[in-house]
Amino acid sequence: MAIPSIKCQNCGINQLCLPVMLADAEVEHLDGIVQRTKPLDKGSILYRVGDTFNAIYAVRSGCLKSYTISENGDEQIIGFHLPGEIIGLNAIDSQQHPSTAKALETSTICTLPYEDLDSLAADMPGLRQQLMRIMSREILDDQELLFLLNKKSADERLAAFLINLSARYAKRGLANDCFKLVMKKSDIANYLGMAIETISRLFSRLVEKDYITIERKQVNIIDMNGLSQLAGVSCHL
Amino acid sequence: MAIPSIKCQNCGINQLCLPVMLADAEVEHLDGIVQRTKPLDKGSILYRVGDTFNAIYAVRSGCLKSYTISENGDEQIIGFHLPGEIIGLNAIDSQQHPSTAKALETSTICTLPYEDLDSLAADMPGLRQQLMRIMSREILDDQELLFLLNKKSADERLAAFLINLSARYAKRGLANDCFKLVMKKSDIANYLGMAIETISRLFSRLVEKDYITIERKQVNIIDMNGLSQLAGVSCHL
DNA sequence: CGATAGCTTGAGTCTTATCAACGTATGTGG
DNA sequence: CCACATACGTTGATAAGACTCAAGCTATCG
Repeated sequence: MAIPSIKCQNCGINQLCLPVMLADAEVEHLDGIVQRTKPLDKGSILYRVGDTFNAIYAVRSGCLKSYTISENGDEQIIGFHLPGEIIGLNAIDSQQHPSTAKALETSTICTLPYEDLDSLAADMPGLRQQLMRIMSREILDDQELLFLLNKKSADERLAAFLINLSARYAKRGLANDCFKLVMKKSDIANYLGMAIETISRLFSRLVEKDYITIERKQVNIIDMNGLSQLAGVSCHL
Repeated sequence: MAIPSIKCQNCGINQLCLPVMLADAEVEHLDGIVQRTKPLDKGSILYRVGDTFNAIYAVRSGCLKSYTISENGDEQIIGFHLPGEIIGLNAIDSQQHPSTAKALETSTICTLPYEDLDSLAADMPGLRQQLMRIMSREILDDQELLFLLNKKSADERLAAFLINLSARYAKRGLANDCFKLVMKKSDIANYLGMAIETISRLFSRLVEKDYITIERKQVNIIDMNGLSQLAGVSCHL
């Protein structure tokens, strides 16, 4: 079920997505290959570990998490994906999805068939370069996360996580000091490699020290400087 | 100083590198843009954090490490690079190298000027696709490392590290059970997010339990199955 | 041969995980 | 609409794994 009114040309987040470096005519071409389907309900799955790779996906609205599942059954969350972000890139090499992507809330997705995208890339230097930049960025983000997990204490990790979310919301024109955690605390714990109990205690401590307030899942950052400092200033996660 | 006798066409590791999907004539074109300079001595630096991005690099022989440096000065090793691997991909987005690459032993490097590569990619679908696969693979590798650091104990991490090295040597036609650690133990510790002392103790334990022997930097894996099991079988690091 | 960097081993400590119990949402069926 | 079931989150007590500090040992290289 296509939704004709939405096009890359008038999409609010096209400057975070693939069209960044493209001329109007080029965006038109890109738009031509995009498949838009009805929104994904909370909890439903975009692709699963082992699925054949056909396309990469752009998040248009909502939020997804992606995670792998180890042989002993426990899951490792790899990332949370906000509007404008491209997912499925880790499947290009093996042509099979190595991770599962699940909607954390109702989300709309643009499907970009990979073969079509590759053909377009041949003739559109801007698209080719933006693709490369997005992949490069993802490599860098993963490496920064690596650093976070390897070298930072539990407090610092959580602070960095919140600062990172804050920055990403800001980039999307939303408040940077006041947002809703769409993921469960247990997801945060999993992502940051900690026990749920530890996350719970750390949130309590952040509240106690007046860095943030938290009501249900609504987070307010009161002391952005303090929190950034705790996170390690230059850590963009 | 160009070394004329080495060409992509006759390079022993071209099937691990960029030429994988290319026809002979295409490899010729690729070879045309490659810059080969004299070997990098042990300890010398290929690029530094902050350097302007001009090219990506293929390791032809030797071994390099790449690492970032945090504001408080401590370094975080991101990876060790063996022949056939492409490095510098994390700089494409920002056009500045976010990490430093240093030779751990005498190493030869092929420089691939990025603009030239991009132009070639326009006309060579195979090259374009191989580039994407290599980046995709790197994303995946980083994510697997993430999992390792987040969910595995110290023993498991070290075992996984050794199994990973072993597999990579095997892929290059070298023995998978008998190799020299080119990096210092402190580098391994840094990479895996542990203290040097811990790494030292873990090596002792692996030897004691007859998984490996180690003489200077020469490692022999005696019980590959046992070590793999300890590492978590399906963990390719 | 001596200086230095790298590595090993031991003792004590700290951070974070685990276990357990309890509190708080959320949602379903009567 | 309430009561219950279930999932999610909090808090406390205890334990384990890995870090730090300290001392000594072993390569390596000029």
